[in-house]
Amino acid sequence: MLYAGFMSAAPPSAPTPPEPVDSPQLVQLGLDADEPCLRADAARNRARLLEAAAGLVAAHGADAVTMEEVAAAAGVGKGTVFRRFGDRTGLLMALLDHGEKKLQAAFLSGPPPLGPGAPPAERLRAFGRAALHRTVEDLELQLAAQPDPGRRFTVPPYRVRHHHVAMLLRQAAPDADCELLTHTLLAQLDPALVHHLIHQCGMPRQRLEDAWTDLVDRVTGTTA
Amino acid sequence: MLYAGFMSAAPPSAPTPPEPVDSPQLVQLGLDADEPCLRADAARNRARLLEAAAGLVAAHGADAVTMEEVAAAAGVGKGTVFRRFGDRTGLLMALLDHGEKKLQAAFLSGPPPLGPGAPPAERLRAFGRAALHRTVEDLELQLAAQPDPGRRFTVPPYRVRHHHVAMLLRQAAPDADCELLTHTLLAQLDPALVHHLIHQCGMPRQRLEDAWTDLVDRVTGTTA
DNA sequence: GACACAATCCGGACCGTGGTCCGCTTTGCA
DNA sequence: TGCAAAGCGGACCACGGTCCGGATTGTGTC
Repeated sequence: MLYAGFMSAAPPSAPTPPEPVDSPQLVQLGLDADEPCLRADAARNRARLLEAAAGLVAAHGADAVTMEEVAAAAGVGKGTVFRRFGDRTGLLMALLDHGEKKLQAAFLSGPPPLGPGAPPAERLRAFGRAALHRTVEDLELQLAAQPDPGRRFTVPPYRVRHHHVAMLLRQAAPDADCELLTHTLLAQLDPALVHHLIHQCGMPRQRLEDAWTDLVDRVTGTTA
Repeated sequence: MLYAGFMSAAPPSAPTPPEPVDSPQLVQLGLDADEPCLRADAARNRARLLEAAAGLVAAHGADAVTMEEVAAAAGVGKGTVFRRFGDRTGLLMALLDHGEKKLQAAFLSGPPPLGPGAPPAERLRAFGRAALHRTVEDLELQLAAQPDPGRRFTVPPYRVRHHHVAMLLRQAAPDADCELLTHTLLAQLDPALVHHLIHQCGMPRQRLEDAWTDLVDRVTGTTA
């Protein structure tokens, strides 16, 4: 089963490797195994780093954790962290990979209404609920892992979500500019917004879910 | 006439000054003159800094400009920059202040359909066009000025836009959760998204405008 | 198996930049 | 003219990110 992890195979890797294509659509989205035959020591260090990072984040909060601390806690040099994960965002995203994979599996090939089998508007509603749930469960980390504004929409997880929602939207609202409308829908699930609404405005999560449902209804013209 | 500049009176100012209230609604939104009786030297340095910053940004691009460079070009110490503008984002936002003020004036008290007098759905459509236009005209700076994810929704210009759109939406779509729906609409005008669509996906600006119009139609149930 | 060699990876010294701090100067008011 | 408040500025710090000489790994050869 193919997933879209947070990492590309090798972050600062060779400039345009041959890139063997299987399923063009999926490969283009960045869907690939996320540990492409690493050398033994590299793999070991990668694991150590993830473990150390997870521990530190759990202990002191995501944005109180320093790259140098992580390296030290893993018994590894600072350079190793950056070679493996590219940058701070990359490391944090790697920490979120598991959860994201699970969500992807659920809406790509899980049971309805999230997975295939239910009508598109229904799947859209389910997608919002699931994504929201996932976002809330480790909001803080998700916030800290946000890439700089220029790359928000280029990062694999976002592209996968976009691809999926756009597909559903094309069925549920054929006369709309689905490419664009999808960005708008996804904006309501943006970790930064969710954090703002819940932790700064004190909204209950249920209200966000209701708003999503309502938004889907309005946009597709359907009603649950 | 009252505006909501990018800066609060004094960024890292006293912890909760008395804050004299006039029009609670507006003050709460951060609407106030943006140069609150600065001392002579301070005002002079502020002006110098803005001028220097504008020059450097125009010359070398927004994100190639260093705070130290700006300070040097203004013939001023680094500390002065930060005291006056809080942080890098603050300085960049100050550079955008003029344009933002003009937009605010236009939709708060300008002629219809942007200003008061036109039906709400119409004003919404006009707002999108105007905001999009403004965003595009110095996208790069707008991108560089984006605050960190946690504050995107707390910054005065966003709050003013939100307040305005929410008000229109309450009239045009009374049965919706306007508070939330507004965030969703505004997301389509987000500089980061606009930049992505135009410069990375190569979409023409017209398409963004059309999408906004369509979105307003769907959300309010009206048609132009 | 032993060996040699190339590709890969390691790690910590190093750099640039955003942001802070505090002793000194300027300002404006009485 | 004196004096408090406001402002100034550059030394200083922390942290993200880079770089390159040296160590590890794995593979082809005998």
